[in-house]
Amino acid sequence: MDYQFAAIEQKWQKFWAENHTFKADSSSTKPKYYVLDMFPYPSGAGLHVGHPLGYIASDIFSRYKRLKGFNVLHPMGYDSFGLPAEQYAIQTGQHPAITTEANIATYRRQLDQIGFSFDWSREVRTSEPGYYKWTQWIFMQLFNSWYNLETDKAEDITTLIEKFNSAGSADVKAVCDEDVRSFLPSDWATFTTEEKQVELLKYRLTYLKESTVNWCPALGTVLANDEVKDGFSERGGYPVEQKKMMQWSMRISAYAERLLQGLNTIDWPEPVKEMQRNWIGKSVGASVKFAVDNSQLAIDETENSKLKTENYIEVFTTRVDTIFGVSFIVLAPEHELVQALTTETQKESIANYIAQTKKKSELDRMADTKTVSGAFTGSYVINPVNNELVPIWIADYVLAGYGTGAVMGVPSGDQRDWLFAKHFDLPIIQILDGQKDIEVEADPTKEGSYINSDFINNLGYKEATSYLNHWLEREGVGKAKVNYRMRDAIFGRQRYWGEPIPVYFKDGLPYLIKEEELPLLLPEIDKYLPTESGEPPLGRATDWSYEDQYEYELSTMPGWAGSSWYWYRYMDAQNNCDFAAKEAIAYWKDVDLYIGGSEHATGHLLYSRFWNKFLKDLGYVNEEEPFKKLINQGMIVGESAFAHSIGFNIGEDKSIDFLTEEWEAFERITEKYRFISGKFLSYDIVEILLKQHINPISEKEIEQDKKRKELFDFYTKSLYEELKNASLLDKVVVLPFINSYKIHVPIDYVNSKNEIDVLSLKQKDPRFYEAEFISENSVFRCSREVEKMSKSKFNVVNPDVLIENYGADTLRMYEMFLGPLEQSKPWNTNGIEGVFKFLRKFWRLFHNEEWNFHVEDSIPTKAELKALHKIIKKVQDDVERFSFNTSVSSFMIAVNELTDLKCKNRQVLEDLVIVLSPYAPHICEELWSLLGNTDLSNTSYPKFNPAYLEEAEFAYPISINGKMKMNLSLSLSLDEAQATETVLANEQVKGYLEGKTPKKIIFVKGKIVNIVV
RNA sequence: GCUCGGAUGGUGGAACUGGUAGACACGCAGGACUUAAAAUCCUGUGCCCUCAACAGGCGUGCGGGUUCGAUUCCCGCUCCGAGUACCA
Repeated sequence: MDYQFAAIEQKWQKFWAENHTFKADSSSTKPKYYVLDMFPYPSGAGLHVGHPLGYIASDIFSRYKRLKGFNVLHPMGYDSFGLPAEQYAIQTGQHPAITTEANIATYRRQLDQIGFSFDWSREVRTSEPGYYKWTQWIFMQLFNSWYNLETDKAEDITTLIEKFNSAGSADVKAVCDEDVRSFLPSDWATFTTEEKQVELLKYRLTYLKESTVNWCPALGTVLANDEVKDGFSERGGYPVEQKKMMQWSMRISAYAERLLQGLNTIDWPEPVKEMQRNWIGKSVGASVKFAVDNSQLAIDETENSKLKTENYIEVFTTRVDTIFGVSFIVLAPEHELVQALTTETQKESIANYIAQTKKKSELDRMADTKTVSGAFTGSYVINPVNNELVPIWIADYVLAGYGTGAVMGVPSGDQRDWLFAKHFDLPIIQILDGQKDIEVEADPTKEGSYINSDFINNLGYKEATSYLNHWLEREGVGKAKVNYRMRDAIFGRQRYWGEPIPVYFKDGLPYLIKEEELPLLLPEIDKYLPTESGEPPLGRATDWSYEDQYEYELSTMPGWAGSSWYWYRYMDAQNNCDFAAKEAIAYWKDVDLYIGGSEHATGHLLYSRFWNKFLKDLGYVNEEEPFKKLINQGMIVGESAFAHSIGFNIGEDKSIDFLTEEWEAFERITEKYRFISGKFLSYDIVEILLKQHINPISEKEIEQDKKRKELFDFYTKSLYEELKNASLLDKVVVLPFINSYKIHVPIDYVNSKNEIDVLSLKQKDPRFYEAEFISENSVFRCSREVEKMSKSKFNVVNPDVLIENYGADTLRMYEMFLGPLEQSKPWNTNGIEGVFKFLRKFWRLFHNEEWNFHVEDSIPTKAELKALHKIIKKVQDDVERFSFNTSVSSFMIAVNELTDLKCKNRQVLEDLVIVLSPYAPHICEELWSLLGNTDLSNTSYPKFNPAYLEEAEFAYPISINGKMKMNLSLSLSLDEAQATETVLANEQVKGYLEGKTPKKIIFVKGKIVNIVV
């Protein structure tokens, strides 16, 4: 029988499901291998051809590892909490759980028909109570933990309480809020329960913090940063304002250093690691306190309590060695001391400046990095190293959120400071003899020795830095300090479709519910909108309170909560007593291979590492890093198609006055022809119209311009007629440019030659019912552009159609054949025929002319064994380095070779089936069973024997001066002297040498002969 | 601006440690089979010169360098993509 892919694929998918072929065993003696895909959010649109790319790669890898004797865990699940389902619920009133369920069903159907070897018995869904119970449980562990800097790990909060009991706050070295209190053990004993809770909250790894959110009053909701564009909501365009709210935060900053160091131990793509490094943003430097000079300042006794107790400005610098070059201090306009530091005379200019910066949107502030702006407060600090007075300025180039929100200005060494100093005429002090041209720009060099720097004069960079750090610390005015850019992560969302936070409030303080009360179920509500008073949707739930009296936390967890630990749940997905059993975690340990998109580089992948480290600190898991190896699959982008329409511009002759009716006619015609709607031009015409040569030189260009002129005249004919009828012809000029407009055309109506099936399009797409399509010959062309696949761009390719036409095995191989896994590429089906033909050819190897199954039990020939072992080696090399596209080509070569050899040998073909089976599992299972075998998935990968590839001779390329001229077959047993002798004796070689004597002969055994003359 | 990728025929791509550039596939052209079409099979296919063959020249974004030999290594640039953004 011919290759009946549909029947074969259904048969084996059913077989795998019924026999639980891919169920992973958590107590095997085989070595484990954990292959994980980033689980999808089940969107309503279903899978498009881009989604399975990574899944196919990981599936090939899993199946290959299984053949290589590993116990493979390869699970799949759904990240099923999320915004789109909630948005849909708001629009339709449909409960998100119902749409989510339906979407998951579609995903599952689509995934199943591609033939993945997932162990579905371990499926997880983050929105299932049985799953989010454990997400809530982890939240509780975080709430009950603090970060001890002495042990450098998280500990149970009870160890902190013990320290408070025995020694007060003095001994505690913790990552905590800035406003923690200092107290003695005796004080702690007198604290009320509430006071104790308030204090402990400042240490907990998840805690309440006042944060600003994007509040949109019109939508009555909080928006994420990417839902806000230029101060307006992306949806609807309503104004968005900054609102302060108490929000749950995660003290991820406690793990900054470990998250940074851990990157050196994992095999991840360098760009992802680099992004995480930047995100963490470690800088090593010093913090320095500059005492405020009070003599200039009339301190208001009532207002400036902070300035009274801490009479200094603290700055962070990475170049403490330049401290003698400080000629000003700059505070962020939002700095808390700005008001107190402003002298009477400067009040107005400071107020103006702050008002001005507030007006500037975030975007302006980022884009506008060239203009220097700032204002002088009128007061001064004293530089601790030389007691000189230094003016205090404010400027918006200093960010309130980084470091201390204050910098020391060293114009000779920092270009931004230099620009600031030049602009406001502040001194530029040279501090290193190595600095050059500091009148032209700053020179940040560290070379040379210090000058103008008192006690560090003549020292070099390293000595000076270390000396100053010690000096500052001894004087009590500063110390060496490491600063991180990474901020604590906000953990609350004012949304419905997420995990409820297992917290209730008593007297305004948060308390955890009891562990045995988990899961805290998501309550039913009438509408998925905020309450009238602006509370999150959970505020609508009725009869929803803790012990019938305490209000629950109303925000839910963010999207990343459920995905920050899911790989552990797969290890033991059905467990009701633990998030996963200790034994399962001990066996599976960590993820050996993780495949997913690079868009999760700093979100999911950073939070997951954080939670993993935390769980390890508490002893629940064993590995410091969760994902040993990471691969980013490239995006498959779509090729959008566009139909073009055009328009013309008319210019008026300014010297002539129009009559009123002429004006009206002019405006009417202008409007009509500016964009000719409903008329589309084939792209080949548009192309000619758009290309005009300013200075046509070549004959070709002149010819093109002539053609363009003809077309232009033709299409402006009716325009001229209308102008003539309105007697406007002499008073206006038709500009020789055309306006080009384009509109997305669904790619289903476009063939590979970019021709649009106009008839079908006009019938099926309402946007084109009335449209007119103009082309020179009966073909209408569109233009193409590569864009992200999305419904709105009409460029989505659904795998269902391809599977129907070619089968899953072809789809799997074709997606791999497209190119390297990590590269992003546009989707087109141009080559899919070739892959399908290959599978048919492969099928035919096992069949005779009449399509009857036929193999022979003969002794394989040398050539057959060579072809086989070449592919055995190639595939194992390729798969181990994730180069899946190259093995597809090699399979084609192997099948071509064996076809040419008329190979019908059972032994050879059997091994070939095993080697191909990770790529095209259905056809291989079928042939495997036709060969009389069972259990292909648990057989072994054939052993490579290099002996079959050994050759006695090699056709050496002979090059002269590095240029390849000819091939010469030589025995591989020849040594250099023998080989060169034979080569030089060859008549053809002599011909190339033209009697010249070779200067030198390069001979590389098995590679090349190069003759230098 | 900074960081990280990338650039090879008409197209997707191959060449793994510096050793025959363009494997494999698509497309295209020609041919066989067929009343015809589809399907299938065969042949050719980087560009240029040449009627053609032989031979030759040019060719991996551009300009240089190292080397017997460079798509591969080094220096300088152009363009495209991604990330990031005044980080003190």
